[in-house]
Amino acid sequence: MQTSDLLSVSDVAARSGFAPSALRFYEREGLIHATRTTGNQRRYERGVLRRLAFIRAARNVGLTLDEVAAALATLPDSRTPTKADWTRLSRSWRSRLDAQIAALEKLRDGLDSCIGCGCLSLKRCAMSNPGDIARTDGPGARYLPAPLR
Amino acid sequence: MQTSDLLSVSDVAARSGFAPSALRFYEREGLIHATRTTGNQRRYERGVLRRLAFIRAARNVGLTLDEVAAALATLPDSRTPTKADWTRLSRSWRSRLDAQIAALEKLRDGLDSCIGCGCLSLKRCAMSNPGDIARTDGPGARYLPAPLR
DNA sequence: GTTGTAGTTGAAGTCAACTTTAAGTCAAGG
DNA sequence: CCTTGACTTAAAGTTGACTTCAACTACAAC
Repeated sequence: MQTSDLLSVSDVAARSGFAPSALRFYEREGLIHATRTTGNQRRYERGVLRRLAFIRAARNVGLTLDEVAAALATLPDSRTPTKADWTRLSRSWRSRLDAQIAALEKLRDGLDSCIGCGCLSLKRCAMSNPGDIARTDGPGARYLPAPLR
Repeated sequence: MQTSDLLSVSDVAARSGFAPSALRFYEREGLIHATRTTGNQRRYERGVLRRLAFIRAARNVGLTLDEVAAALATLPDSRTPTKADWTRLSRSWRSRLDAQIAALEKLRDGLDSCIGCGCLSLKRCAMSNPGDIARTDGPGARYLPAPLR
């Protein structure tokens, strides 16, 4: 396991819940960092666990890895990030969630007014054409993620 | 445009909002059907528009194309589907939306209790580890779709 | 009859976020 | 020293829902 205070890949995988392949991927993408042993194996500082917690939370809220990377890039590299640093990064998530909830409620309410009619008109039906929701993206836009279907 | 009462690909594309390539894709997948002219061009009956409206609505609610195909397969092929047929198909969508909304509210409430602390503990933080929400899928699960970020 | 737009096909490409594979190297216990 | 399990890499594969491409054909207008 743990020789000094540095963590191996499997340590971090076990503690963070991310697969080792994901950790390597995140490193390639510049989201996390690792030093190496003389034999070229990765060793992580404990701070990486908080970084990974941030990544997981951000992904849960719907950020892409690019966005996560951009957020992490605003952390100071001269000192260890403080709680205030992490709080600053996550402060904008609430409005994101509120917007998402509102969009889904709108869709649900559209369904309520639609389910009895069977209309499914492409022009009028709120389910087929939820106006301000649907037009935010091109064809085939999905408004629900696979895990919650 | 429209020679008889049959619709060309571009007609259907314009009226449904789906790209011609999507229409061809849906036909390959068995979700819609088209007859052919003597010159092998597709001609659609008007009923395809309602089918496409259903597809779009189902996608908005989060169904995969496989699920949509399964739903459409329960429609009678001997007669034109009635409003009741369509209503039956879409009746289960509400609980799906309710579940999704509840999950997001839970995530938001977790954020509310978390944003002031900056903890981001992998074990305790509700944002990193939203229990019954997150464990519904493997690594990297996303709970928000790209269009609404 | 010519032109130009619309349509045809199969195959390959796209995107995100990883995972898997293959072929090999390192570390620790016995 | 030897074995075994953990680790390394680059490259390719996965998934879903399409889009794009290349090369070709059809149809309507003039």
